Amino acid sequence: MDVSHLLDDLNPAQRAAVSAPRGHYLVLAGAGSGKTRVLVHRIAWLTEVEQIPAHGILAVTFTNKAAGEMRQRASRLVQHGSRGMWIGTFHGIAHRLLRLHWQDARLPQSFQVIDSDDQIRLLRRQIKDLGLDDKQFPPRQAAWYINHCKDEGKRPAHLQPQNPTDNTMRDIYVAYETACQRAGLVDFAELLLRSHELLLAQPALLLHYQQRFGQLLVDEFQDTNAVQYGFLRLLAGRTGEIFAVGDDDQAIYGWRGAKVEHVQHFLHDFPSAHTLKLEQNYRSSANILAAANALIANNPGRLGKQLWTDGEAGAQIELYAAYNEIDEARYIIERVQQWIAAGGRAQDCALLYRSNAQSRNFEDALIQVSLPYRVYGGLRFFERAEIKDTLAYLRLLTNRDDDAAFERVVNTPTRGIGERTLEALRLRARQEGTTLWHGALLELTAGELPARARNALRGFVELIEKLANSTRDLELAEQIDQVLQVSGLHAHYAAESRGTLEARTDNLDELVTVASRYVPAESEENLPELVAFLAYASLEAGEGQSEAGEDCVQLMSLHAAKGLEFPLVCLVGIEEGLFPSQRSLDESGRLEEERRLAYVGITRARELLIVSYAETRRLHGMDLSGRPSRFLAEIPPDVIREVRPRVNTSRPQAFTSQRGARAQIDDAPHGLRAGTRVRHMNFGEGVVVDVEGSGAHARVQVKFPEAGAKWLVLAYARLEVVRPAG
DNA sequence: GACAGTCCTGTTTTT
DNA sequence: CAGGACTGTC
Repeated sequence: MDVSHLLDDLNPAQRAAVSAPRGHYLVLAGAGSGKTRVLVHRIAWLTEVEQIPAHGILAVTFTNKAAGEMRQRASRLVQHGSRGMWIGTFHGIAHRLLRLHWQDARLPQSFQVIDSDDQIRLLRRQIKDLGLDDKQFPPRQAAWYINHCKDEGKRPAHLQPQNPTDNTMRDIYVAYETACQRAGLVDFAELLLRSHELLLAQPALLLHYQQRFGQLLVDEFQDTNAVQYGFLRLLAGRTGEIFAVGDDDQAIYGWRGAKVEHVQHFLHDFPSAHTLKLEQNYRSSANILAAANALIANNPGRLGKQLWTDGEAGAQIELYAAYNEIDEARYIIERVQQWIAAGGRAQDCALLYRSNAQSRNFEDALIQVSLPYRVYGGLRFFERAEIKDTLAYLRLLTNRDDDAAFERVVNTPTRGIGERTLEALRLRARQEGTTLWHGALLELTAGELPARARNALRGFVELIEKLANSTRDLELAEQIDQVLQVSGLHAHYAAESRGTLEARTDNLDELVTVASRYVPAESEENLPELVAFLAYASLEAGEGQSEAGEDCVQLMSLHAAKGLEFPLVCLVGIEEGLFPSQRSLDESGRLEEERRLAYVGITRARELLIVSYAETRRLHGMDLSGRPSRFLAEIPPDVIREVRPRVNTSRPQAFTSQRGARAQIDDAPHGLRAGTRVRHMNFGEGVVVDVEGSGAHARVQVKFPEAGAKWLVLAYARLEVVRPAG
């Protein structure tokens, strides 16, 4: 058999992984080492050489994008095509299972997937209904708590509240669960947990899938949470073989339940598993790689992997110490312009930041020089209010019990159903243990609503029924159009956006277009089209703006950049407190994750990496002076080049000082910085550990041997310098 | 029910 | 500072 097309252009390590004999494998694949390639080639190898039928293969990823890419590449590479394989995200696959076995999963056939926004709204409702103060129990926090529990595989019954707060949280969890179950709603974490429980509770079903999927392939294995790992393990059973690809150095989702430890668990749970490493990097210049390697070496407990390249050293990393965030943006954009002037393309430049809020200054600067750009990670198409309103109508058409949808549109556009009518409805529904829709029907037949409210409510109920009837046999796009017209939503948004730049009606039109082009995925071919479309909308919220193929500078968070690469990467805002973020400094273990995030950022760059920080940054309306990130000091000096020489200081000192440059632009008032020894009349002698703000707001944190660390406002504290720092 | 004024709070994000 | 949530008035 000729398998050369599967192995030809692979390096020895990649080849070894792709053509390994059947069994369990853990492939530790460094950044830029061709891991997706190996995964796809492995799929092809399994089908062509090991004669595994397509339907025996299950491949999971974390993002729709990755899944789409894998699907596409697999269908091209595999001779007999990829039809029959299950390739998708964990959530997508879980959804598929639940759709196929909705009865066994104790779900209504028309169950709907809700996104985090719906989840929070629903929770707000539950918290109110429990008579709790939503200041004390913010819906966001409750959502976080519940998702966290579900990620760990915990139902309320598994929890042992230690204190009143935990107890209340559990109550909220219970109430939320009941509400979801009644309304036929499933949130993202629930998809995973529910399908895991489904397999656990139905041995016959489990056996069926275990026998079917003899080969399980997992991408980004380091990002699996407990339920996902449990799911994999369960599905593998005694016979299934797992091919897991991951990189412990790129584990950046610990904060949402992912556990790198699963890599170790895997080796423990599958003792026959072999570990393979892909360490040759094809992406970055040697200098960039050296920086990444040196940085990540500071993390303890790594599985051990050293990326290397036989490529050229390349340009040194540029470091720019900006005066403030405006200067930073100005400089970075200037460099981007230079790159383009030298023949580069705008789309080859990426600006990466720790938090999305940082994009603004760069956007301003880009607008000023009229460079086209694109910001990733804002509100996505299916998350827009007008789109969600429309979808809520559609949801009600498929499932009247969908309380979240009901609440959303019962009075949108306004039709005279006010808060007190709604309150009566909710009360009725709660008393009867039923849904709002049902409550409304009861209220209409037997209620004591004032005539006006009653008529308004009847109007709504009739509207939904009428729409359900009139759209039954229409094409999806026509259904949506019909809903938009008859419900008055289109007119509502047309009236609202008159005179505004915001083109909400354009989005509504776009929704109709999207629907007209919608083709259900292979896995959803058997579903009613509308149900499939709604699931698609929730699971794949769509990219931000329209897919402009334009040549744009790319702006995104570091998290969003994972898996991507760019010739020029600008890593901005590299300041203590910002990156690593303040909150990561407070919790143990988080700093390592921040470092991995930095590692991810650095390894996105192919040719040139520019890093920058601002000595002063306006944040939340206050000027803060920041110190350069500790991560900078972890990069070997010889691969980095400071672009603007600092006033009278050499580099290592420049990293801990903000005095030189600051003196030029503002008051450089107190001369205090980290390391300065000061005396306080009450606390005695101490060492400055942090400086914040300027002028009248300036504060310093001083560590005193007796009193501990204190924040002192300079204007009041009358500190005396004992010995300057450095 | 619409609108204006006030309060408050600000990571990362996919699904 | 700025966007969102909430309150109070007409």
